[in-house]
Amino acid sequence: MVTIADIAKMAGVAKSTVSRYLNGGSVSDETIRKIEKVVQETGYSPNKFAQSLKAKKTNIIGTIVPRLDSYATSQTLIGIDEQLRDLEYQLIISNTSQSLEREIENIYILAQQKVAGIILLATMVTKKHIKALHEIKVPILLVGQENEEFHSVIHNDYQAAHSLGEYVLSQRHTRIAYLGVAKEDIAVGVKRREGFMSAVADKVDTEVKYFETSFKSEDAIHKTLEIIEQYKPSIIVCATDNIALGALKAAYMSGLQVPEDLSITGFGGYEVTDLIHPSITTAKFFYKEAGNIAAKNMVKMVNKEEIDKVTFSKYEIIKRESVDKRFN
Amino acid sequence: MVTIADIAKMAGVAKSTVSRYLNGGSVSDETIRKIEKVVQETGYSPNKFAQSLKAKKTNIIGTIVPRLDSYATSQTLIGIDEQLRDLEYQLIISNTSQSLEREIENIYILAQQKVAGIILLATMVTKKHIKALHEIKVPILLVGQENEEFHSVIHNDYQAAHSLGEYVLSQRHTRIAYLGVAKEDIAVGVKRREGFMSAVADKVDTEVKYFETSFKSEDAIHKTLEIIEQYKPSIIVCATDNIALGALKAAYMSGLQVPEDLSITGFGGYEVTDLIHPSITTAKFFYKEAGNIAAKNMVKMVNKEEIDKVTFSKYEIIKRESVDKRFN
DNA sequence: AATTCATTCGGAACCGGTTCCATAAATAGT
DNA sequence: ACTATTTATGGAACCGGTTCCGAATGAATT
Repeated sequence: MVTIADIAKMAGVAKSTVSRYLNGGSVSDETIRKIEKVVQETGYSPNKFAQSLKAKKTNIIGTIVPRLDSYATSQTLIGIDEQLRDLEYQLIISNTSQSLEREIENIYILAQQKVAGIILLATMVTKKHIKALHEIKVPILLVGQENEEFHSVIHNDYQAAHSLGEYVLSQRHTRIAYLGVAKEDIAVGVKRREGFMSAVADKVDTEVKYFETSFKSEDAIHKTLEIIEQYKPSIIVCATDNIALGALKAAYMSGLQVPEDLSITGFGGYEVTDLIHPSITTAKFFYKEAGNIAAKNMVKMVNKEEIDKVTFSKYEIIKRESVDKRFN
Repeated sequence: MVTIADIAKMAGVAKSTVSRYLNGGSVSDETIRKIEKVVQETGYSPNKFAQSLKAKKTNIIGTIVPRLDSYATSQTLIGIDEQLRDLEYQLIISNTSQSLEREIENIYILAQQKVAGIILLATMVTKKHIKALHEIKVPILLVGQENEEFHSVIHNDYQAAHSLGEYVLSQRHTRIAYLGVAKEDIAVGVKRREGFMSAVADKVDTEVKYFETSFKSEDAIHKTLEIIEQYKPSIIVCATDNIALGALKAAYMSGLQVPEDLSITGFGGYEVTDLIHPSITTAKFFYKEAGNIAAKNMVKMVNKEEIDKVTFSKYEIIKRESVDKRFN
């Protein structure tokens, strides 16, 4: 590999002069020409390690994701990647396969690699997280979950769920099942539920019952079969599109027509919800845009600019075939 | 940040001794104790850049992917990640958003970052690729596409398609539409088609017609509508599950029942194909396992061990609801 | 002509590790 | 007891950059 010293020798100048040429110091036109020529010929490119060693930092942003095989994750990553590229930063992705332990571990690993900042697609923020994130002296940005100690970009789960609740009411559903997930996940488990409940609770002639499942469609199928059997709702509001997909499958398995016999809604706006039949009504989140924002904010933080503690990304209620209007 | 020199001073020994302690040279029990203590107290961890600068290499494997939002990509990445972690290598993912240009660009960027090896989830291998991959002196492994110049892990597209063809015949379909993609993609566009054709062509009383679309479900919907209108097949064999999803949607839009009026098959084994109704018959590829293999092979290459030029990953024909047996 | 100032450049130190080499001390061999 | 080996350690060089400092040159100012 050709080094700066080689270039210097070949051009008949000192290392420092070459470095100045590369980084824009004062160099005479003639020397510029000489060095330029040699650089061209050799295809020289500086050693990143030597640079980082001296500079004590990199232009790499680390992003920690709980899983790779999720629509939300992919879209967010695409958004981050897109934007970081524009800002001339490099993205490195670190997958934790849903292990909180590994999440902590990866925080330290990234810090050790001297990334300029860390974006964490969080599912929950534990005390260990807080400790780790404070210990390393690296800018942190949470995506998807809010925490008072850190900056974050979050989806407006509460508002979206509230809007969805209003829509469900407008379709005259009066026997509602809400199929959510555990409260450890504040955004999905708590905010969505609360937002939805804030819209539908205490309405006259309206009954809402809460059920709980996991993020797996498989579990959602079984739970939905139970719900249909025991509660016979006119609509099932699911906390994610994957759960909605499971609910839809369960409806078929029970011989129910969607939406005639049972309406179903989801959260997320996964592409597939529009591709299947019936297409699913859902609260769409703009994950890619959220990724864009996250990347921009992160770079601002790296450059020590001020940013809002919390930035909300947009959402939209997409009305499709899986919800019917009732006239009873 | 605490450096090896700090540790040395605090322990009252030389830098070289600390380095030897860390990397296993000969150090007396007493000095070990002294250094150990200081390392514990300070929480020292070596500077990666300084190490890499000296070693002129890293333990990072770069993986270039055409897109993040695909089942095949995610699963493969999960497989690679899983395995590399076990082998104590670090994975960095580089997304090209389906731009071939960026693919080339990223090859150079990764090389510049001195990754130990590059895994390329290829869609097509152009001359520019070959040039770039030869220029950088880094071990290369292709996944998903075969090329005589490089090592690769590929899905057995031809065989899988052949098996699927046999299955389709066994269900007595005699008017078959094959909906493929352009031949630039050797694996998906050519191998699958050839494999399928090898099973069904020249059968008496069997007609097969080839149609072409893109990887987008949206395009598949339109193409399928045409096919239904013009060709009226009893089955549409789609080159990917996404295309099959589009075909399914088009069937509904045309008022056809699947599988009663029209059967549909896909390729891939995406999770969602089992989750929807009707579930889709598909040639499932084991992407995660392929990722595992790729990671293992890559590490072997890095260590200059011999590996097979081409490794095939497994497949399985999964028979589900979307294909009906004909009795006419 | 003498002084000042800006421009250009080389030399050396530094970033934080690893490794080679020489030396000293400890152990073994006869 | 004396030489031959090991083992333990420190010093220095090196990896490939950046940056500080001071010297040389030449133009501008008086």
